[in-house]
Amino acid sequence: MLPKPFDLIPTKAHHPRRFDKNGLVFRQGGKTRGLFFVIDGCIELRRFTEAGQTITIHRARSSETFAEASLFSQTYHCDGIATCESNLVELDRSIILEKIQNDPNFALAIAKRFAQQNQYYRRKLELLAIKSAEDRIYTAIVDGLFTGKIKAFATDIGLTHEAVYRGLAKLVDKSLLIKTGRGKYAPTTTAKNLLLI
Amino acid sequence: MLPKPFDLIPTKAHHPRRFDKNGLVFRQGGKTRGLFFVIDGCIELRRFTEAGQTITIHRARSSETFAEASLFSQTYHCDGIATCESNLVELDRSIILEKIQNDPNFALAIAKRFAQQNQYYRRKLELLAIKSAEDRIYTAIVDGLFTGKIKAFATDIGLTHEAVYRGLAKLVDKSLLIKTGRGKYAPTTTAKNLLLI
DNA sequence: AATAAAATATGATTTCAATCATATTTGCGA
DNA sequence: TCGCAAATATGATTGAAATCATATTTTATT
Repeated sequence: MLPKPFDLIPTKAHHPRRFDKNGLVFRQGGKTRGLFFVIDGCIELRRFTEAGQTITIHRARSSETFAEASLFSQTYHCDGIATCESNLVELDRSIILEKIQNDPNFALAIAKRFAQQNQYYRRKLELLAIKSAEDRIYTAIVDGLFTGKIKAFATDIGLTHEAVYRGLAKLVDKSLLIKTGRGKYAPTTTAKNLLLI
Repeated sequence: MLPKPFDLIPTKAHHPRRFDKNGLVFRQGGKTRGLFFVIDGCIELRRFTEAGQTITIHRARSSETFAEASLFSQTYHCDGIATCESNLVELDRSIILEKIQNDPNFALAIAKRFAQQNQYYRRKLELLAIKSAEDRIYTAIVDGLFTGKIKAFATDIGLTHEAVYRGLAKLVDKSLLIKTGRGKYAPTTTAKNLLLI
């Protein structure tokens, strides 16, 4: 259930936590107890700046972990707030830190997880740097980011669903994509040849 | 010179590498030898998809590391290409993997680095999700991302420099920022009070 | 000190995605 | 299976950032 390597953490270090909408998971400045896995729900991490503004620095959703960096800090650097009813698993900081130091396999596995997350985020940043909706949609599809529904896909790549529907239609026009069904699109092999001209 | 914890890697595992423009650092499918630190230059990571398209999945620049995830893979999953003359340090994969397993401090430190990088990328993704140029600029400044020149800042936050100049001017108009000099801006404390109204 | 190059800044215009609107299809629960 | 909600899809309009242009100031170079 928990993603690797957190499945290796003994059950005594798992703490199920339930939060109502607007529930406070942790507070900026509060002593760090651990990182979290989202079973379901949505958590916003918000930081208060010296000048007094609130900025959202991350949104965690189902099956994601958050507050990993709190492992290496005495206090949380932001507020964690449930924006809807949420079920989390809290994972003990001290036990994870201990395992990183004393369990070589765990150390490798957690480094692997973090490194791959990094890779994913860098890829996403590169994608969002593409200004043109059409190019962004095409790159995202080619990169395998279009799996579920179009609306979710649209949000994921930072466009409105209308823009994505239109972009998809244009890409089909240009035969870079083929429509394999309602709401289903795939890159054509034609695309390959076009690029070689 | 190398960022923590790579400064702990013995010098025999550092390999200085110089690449001309368009030089191939590594090839997709090639056996992984290590990760890289960019002393100076610019490296693009490009992946070739089954359908034959090339997509850029990351751009690494001076004082950044790249290909960390290759530590946990037998082969590189993308091409690494120098887009300008570049000086790198290659860090031996096997020695890093060995240290993660046998040096608890190193294991902790590399997990810390990766976790904090993740935090930074998530923050950046959240920033780029802000559509309005004005809001994005303001949030970025409040988040401490505006340090150097405006042009670099503009690129960093995914806007043209013109849009940033205009946004800054508007934010000054609204007294959310004060212009402390040519090309210098800072959040006002007035901003705090405005938010409380 | 003179000149060139880069950064800052703002104006005019264009472009393209957001927004608003609406129709159709699909899937789901009563 | 009927009805309703959500997803897909496209049209019309708006708005905001990109683009193109140009002036000024600063910094770097000779």
